Amino acid sequence: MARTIGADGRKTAQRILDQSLPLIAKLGYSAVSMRMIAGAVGVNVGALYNHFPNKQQILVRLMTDHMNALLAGWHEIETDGLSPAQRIEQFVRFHIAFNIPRSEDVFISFMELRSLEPENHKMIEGLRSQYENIVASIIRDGSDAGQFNVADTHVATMSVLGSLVGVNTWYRETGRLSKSKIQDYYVEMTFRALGYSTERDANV
Amino acid sequence: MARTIGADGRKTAQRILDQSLPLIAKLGYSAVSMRMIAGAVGVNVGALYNHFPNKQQILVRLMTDHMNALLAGWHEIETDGLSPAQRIEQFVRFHIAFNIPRSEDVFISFMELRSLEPENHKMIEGLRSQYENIVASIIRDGSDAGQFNVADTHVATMSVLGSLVGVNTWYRETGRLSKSKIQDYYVEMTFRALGYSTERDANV
DNA sequence: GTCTATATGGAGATAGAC
DNA sequence: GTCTATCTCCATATAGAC
Repeated sequence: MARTIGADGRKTAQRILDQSLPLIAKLGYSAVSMRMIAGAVGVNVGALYNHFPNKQQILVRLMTDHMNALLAGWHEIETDGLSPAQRIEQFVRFHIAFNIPRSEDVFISFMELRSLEPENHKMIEGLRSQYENIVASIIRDGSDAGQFNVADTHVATMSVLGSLVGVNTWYRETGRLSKSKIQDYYVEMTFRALGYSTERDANV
Repeated sequence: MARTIGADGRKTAQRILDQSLPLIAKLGYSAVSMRMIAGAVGVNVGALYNHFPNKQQILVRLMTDHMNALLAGWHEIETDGLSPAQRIEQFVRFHIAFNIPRSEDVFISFMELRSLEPENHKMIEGLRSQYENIVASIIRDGSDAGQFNVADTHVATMSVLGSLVGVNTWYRETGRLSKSKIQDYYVEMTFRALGYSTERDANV
């Protein structure tokens, strides 16, 4: 079956999103013009407006798609019957595995919040806080069960998430450490930060 | 002594920086125009160019001033003769105390790296890595001395810094927790993450 | 040092032919 | 659905009067 000349397997709307992502991650939303996006996609500016009503909606789609995929990714993981310590370990491994190959999405979802109009901002903030709540409730459960020992659930949640979010700022594919080693180290440091003590393993 | 009408105690260049800071923090460098800055300062656009050769140099000054103040602030602290654990405690307290009242500078210095032209980017990166090295060398000293127990110095450095940097994203002046309580919690979690064990205090 | 006025270019968005 | 052409506005930066 011959392909129509000039057609791409994916739909144009998705190609627009795919091309916008690295541009916005690199230059910032304000610095990227509709002309640049059109050029990267290989269409003229006017064509973009057949797929998105305006520039803002491209950004909104990038951010919602990312946040929804993040939440859906976590919910695919089976955590029934796991202890809080096992759940936080799953979470740390999931977060690192999911975000490392998506550094541009992660960057945009954090940096470009300020470029959103108020109602869009509110919507994305809602998705973000759902993600925070995953961690908060694991920590709360662990504290209630006496498995964790933290002075303040909220501070502990923010500290754990902050250290994880930072991974994306320094991880390099070609770096010294494999993804799974990094996961191991972060699991251990998270356990320690939460006051979860087990002598399972002495060489860490 | 009467003040000249329309004059401000500070020099105009500094007023330009002071007004640019919140604008860029809120809207982003690309989204802030020279007209907006001029409006906030209370002069006409052309006047800005008597103090800065172009827009980029305003950003460069904001970022270098902040990074230099950060490094200078740390070096004012007397750490001679302190153990690695005491030094990391000083660092955690310093970082939180210094950055909380400067959330806009912190935000810009991280977010607007990509808005810098290559040579400026390199210069700011140099200042940033000096700051990272402070933490890295404390952790290395602590590991060498057997006071800390970390699997990987670099990962530990990035995790500690990541969790600290995150404080600025959630701290609110009017929040539930005082600055000194937050410092206490982070000191404790950092000690734990670094494997520094002391039973000085059981109620944390 | 600040002003007014302007040069020059690029932005987002739309209309209408194909 | 994509194109060309264009509207309107605002960007950075400069020139020259005061």
